[in-house]
Amino acid sequence: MDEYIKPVITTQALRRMPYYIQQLRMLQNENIETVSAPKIAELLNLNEVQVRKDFAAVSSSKGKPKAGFSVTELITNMENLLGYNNAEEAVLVGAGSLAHAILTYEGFKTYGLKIVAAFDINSAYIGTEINGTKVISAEKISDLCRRMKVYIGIITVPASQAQIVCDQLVAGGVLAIWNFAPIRLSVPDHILVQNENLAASLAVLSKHLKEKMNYL
Amino acid sequence: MDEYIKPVITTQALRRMPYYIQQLRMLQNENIETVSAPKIAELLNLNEVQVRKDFAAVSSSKGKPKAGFSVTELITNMENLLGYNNAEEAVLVGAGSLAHAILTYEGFKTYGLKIVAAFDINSAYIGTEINGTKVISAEKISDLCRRMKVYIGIITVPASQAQIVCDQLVAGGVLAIWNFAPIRLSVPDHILVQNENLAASLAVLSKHLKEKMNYL
DNA sequence: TAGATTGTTAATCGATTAACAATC
DNA sequence: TAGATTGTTAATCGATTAACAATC
Repeated sequence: MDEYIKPVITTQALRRMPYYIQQLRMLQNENIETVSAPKIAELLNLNEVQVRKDFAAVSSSKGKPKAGFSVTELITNMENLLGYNNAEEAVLVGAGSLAHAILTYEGFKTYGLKIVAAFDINSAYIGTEINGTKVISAEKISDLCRRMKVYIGIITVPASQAQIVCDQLVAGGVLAIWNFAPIRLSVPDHILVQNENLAASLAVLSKHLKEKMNYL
Repeated sequence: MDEYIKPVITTQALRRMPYYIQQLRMLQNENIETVSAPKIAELLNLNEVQVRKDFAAVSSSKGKPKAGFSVTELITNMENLLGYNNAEEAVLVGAGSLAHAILTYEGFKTYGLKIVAAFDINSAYIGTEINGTKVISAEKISDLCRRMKVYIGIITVPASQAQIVCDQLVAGGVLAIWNFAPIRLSVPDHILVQNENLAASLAVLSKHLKEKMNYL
């Protein structure tokens, strides 16, 4: 008997999912019921085989030759995969301007992320609220994460503080860290770190630009 | 006669450069003059061959067996490569909270980026200043970019506005776009788009977390 | 039936890692 | 000299793209 082999969803495929969801929702609003991989590929400037493989990996039913895939089914499958429907709780450390931007951004709710507390060491911030989220003393990071069973930590402190904060989050039982500080964190093997390094992106941008300028 | 072949610096190597610079500066502050690739690899949790290749690709002189590379020379080489010393001018479109965070972040100056103007369509913002940067009517995007010879555009508007803004920037002669909106932009071939999509990163984060939770 | 589209295997590409000789 | 480290070639890995038969 052939066993059902769950298709592997690669990291890069996962990163494309939010784009698919967004595009599929637009089609859904136009009351379009089915869509083909080549059509989505064209709309998002992606390769059609890539889209087909991504859809095959997440779709609960097969695509139909000539017709394509069910729009609503794809949306449901992808949203379930990413947990858009049952939000995961997270804490944020560092109440600076980037934290403000993150806490003010309503989009995270639809992406399945609920920030339940913010921490800072600056006593001027402690006790205040940012868009409805309380700012708490950073001393309480480990304790609060453990008590509230929070498994996601967001780091928006300066580079010099990031490793300290990271250690506190890990001590509190956090399993996944979203790191906006421009350093590479040391963590135990079982902890996932997702780096969001603006300096890295900027490096790619300015190098490419420099090369282009040479032709002008 | 052998011709000198400029080593190719890959995109991923480029993204590691800011981490190297940061680490090397720390060593410089401790008055350490030379450093080996394995040492840097250990400090940054990277593979030692990878670091050696990255250093070989950017260093103006060869590393010395047993000793390693000159710290100050590596810093100079990398900073020149990324243009940290002669800042490139950029404009930012969308004066929301993310724009605030970007404009308030002093780090960009050291990364070689100088934001000379911000645009918005909301007349309540127009004429105000954010951390010393004037907010201008979005109607003037193309015109101002062309007159000021600005080649980098930063997009922080909502998804629904991003393509429109992108077209205006391209019309104004912008060659590189840093896109914070969660959509894939359509641009001519010669324009570079660097996407900074929080939803994509979050997708990776929550999927991995979900898998980990299954073992608890 | 003809043709658009799927699903899948093979080829290619880019990046990382392993292996090892050369050198100070 | 011995050993740490470099530089480089080969192997591996992950992801993308090309090719093509199967299907509605």
